[in-house]
Amino acid sequence: MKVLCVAEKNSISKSVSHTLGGGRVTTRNSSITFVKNYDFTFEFSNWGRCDVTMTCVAGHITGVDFPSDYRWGRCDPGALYHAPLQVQANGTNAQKIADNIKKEARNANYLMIWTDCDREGEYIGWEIVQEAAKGNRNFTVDTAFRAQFAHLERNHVLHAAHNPVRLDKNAIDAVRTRMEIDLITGSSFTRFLTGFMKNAIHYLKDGDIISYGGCQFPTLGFVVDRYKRTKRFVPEDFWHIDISIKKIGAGHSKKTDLVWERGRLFDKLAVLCLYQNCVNKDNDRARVQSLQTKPTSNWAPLPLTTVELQKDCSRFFRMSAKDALDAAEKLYQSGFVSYPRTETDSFPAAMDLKHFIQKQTPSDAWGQYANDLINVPGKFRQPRGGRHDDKAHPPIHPVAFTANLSNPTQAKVYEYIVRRFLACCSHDATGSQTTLKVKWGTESFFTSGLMVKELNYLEVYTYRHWSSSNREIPAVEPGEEVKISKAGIGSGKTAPPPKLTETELIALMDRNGIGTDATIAEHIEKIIARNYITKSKERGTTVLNPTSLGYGLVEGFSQIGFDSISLTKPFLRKKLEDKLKMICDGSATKPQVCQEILDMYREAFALANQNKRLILQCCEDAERNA
DNA sequence: GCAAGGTC
Repeated sequence: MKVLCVAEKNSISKSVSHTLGGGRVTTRNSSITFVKNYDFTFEFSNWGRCDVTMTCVAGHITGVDFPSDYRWGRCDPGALYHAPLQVQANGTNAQKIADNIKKEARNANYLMIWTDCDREGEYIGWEIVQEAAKGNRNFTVDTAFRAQFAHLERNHVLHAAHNPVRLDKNAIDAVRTRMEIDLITGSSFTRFLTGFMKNAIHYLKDGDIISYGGCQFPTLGFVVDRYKRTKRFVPEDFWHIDISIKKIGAGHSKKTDLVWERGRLFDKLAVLCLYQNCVNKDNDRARVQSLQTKPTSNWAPLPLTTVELQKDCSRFFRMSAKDALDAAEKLYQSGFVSYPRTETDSFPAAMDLKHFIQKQTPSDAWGQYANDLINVPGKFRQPRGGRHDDKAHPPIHPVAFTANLSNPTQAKVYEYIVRRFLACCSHDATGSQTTLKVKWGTESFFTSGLMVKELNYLEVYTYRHWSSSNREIPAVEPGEEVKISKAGIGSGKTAPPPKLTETELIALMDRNGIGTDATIAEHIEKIIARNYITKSKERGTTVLNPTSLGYGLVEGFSQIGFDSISLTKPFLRKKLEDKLKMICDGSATKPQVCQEILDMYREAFALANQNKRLILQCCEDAERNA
């Protein structure tokens, strides 16, 4: 018997082949350099010993598109809402990959899909079945087997090979629904906007595109939203009572500044009254309410996800999300780190983490730490686990050591991935927090100091700082009277919200379900390329601002006042995502969801058509006010 | 020429 296995990418195909083939694997090249065909034998519990060929795709093979009658310029953009759709290969490479599957399927008895175990993976599995069926009519979605695996640990992979299931048709439908909705809505609005705006706005050049996308617009919306809050901000005056105390009878002991428990008030008269009350009641004496020392800790980080990697590289190294992901991708292809696109923030219990720590011991910089982690009893700690699991990839971790990365960006990202990994296998930092609370008149004041005891993970995770405060807290007893050495009323103004950073934007997109780990960086780059936002350095930090075009579009779309949806807010994408989940669990169908979502868009499209003048006006106003 | 999602 012969089995054809197909994975989503070569790295999986290679790894699974070597696990199943027990080291006896022969490699054949295909017409695409990064797609190999691996031949070996394996004893399946269902089929006995079989000849196996394992190959791969490189993500999706096909995409949906409109037939030629509906290409740009050949029809009214509104006609796209009832256009037929066709499936076609994503270019010549995809066609070669498809042909390879067709050829390898010809004399196979069984087809086993080894794509990632997520929604897109189910759909890619369906695409693979379509290609295999062209070479072998026995293969259908109902006869294809599906290996279920979440990582590449040997026993887990063997279990997956022995216990295949079927492809999940609901998940396949859900992905197809997303594809069709994104294509129709994106293309209709993009053609519409580009069509009427390109001649009406003077700074647009021939070939400029005013695009709409279900992820692009909410991303732009976040940037505009923060910009508006910053612009509109009116500072407010506030006041607070400040006091300093001294232990009585301690000679030249230092004074200790305390913070008012109420923080600050926006009513000057009220603060004056409270202050006067205190002076009248207690004059220059206050009483210690409590002095407490509690153990505290600073938590080691969770295992690393893509979004965290991008946020941290942006924060620590001022790297763009795209540069960080590109560097991680290169490191992965070079075999230094694990797969860099993952949402999973806990390691599988069976994974041998010390094996990967061991690999880092040759390093001059962190080798000693890695060595201690393995050899000093009690140093290693099984990492805490987060609540995210994409069921497809483990957290990002180093798999091999290198000290020779000539590319500085890759070197930084590699070092970060290693330090983060060693840190999450370490104990939390510990310390103690002392808090002093004092009552003066009717008001309470406090201060606290930190004493760091053990750095633990912070020794290797040099990006985070946590140190003992040099504030001195006097040795006083509860109930003890202390002297007020200074008292007064301080004032200040509230500060505007800070400009949006890329780190914050990534976090907003992640929290609101805009894009995925692999695409968040692309959406940001896309709206920069479209001239909707700019990235600029202000006082040492990189911040994001809308252009007048981006601002005008968001303003125009929000002034149109769509009934049920806002195209510049994240809720519509969230709604689509919820509906896709319903398709997956069987509580909705593809036709229902397409109809419901596309009806909303059709309505929005009609309204936008009636309000071209308004959109242009908003863009002009934005330019004038810039 | 348009989207978003995979991956190289």
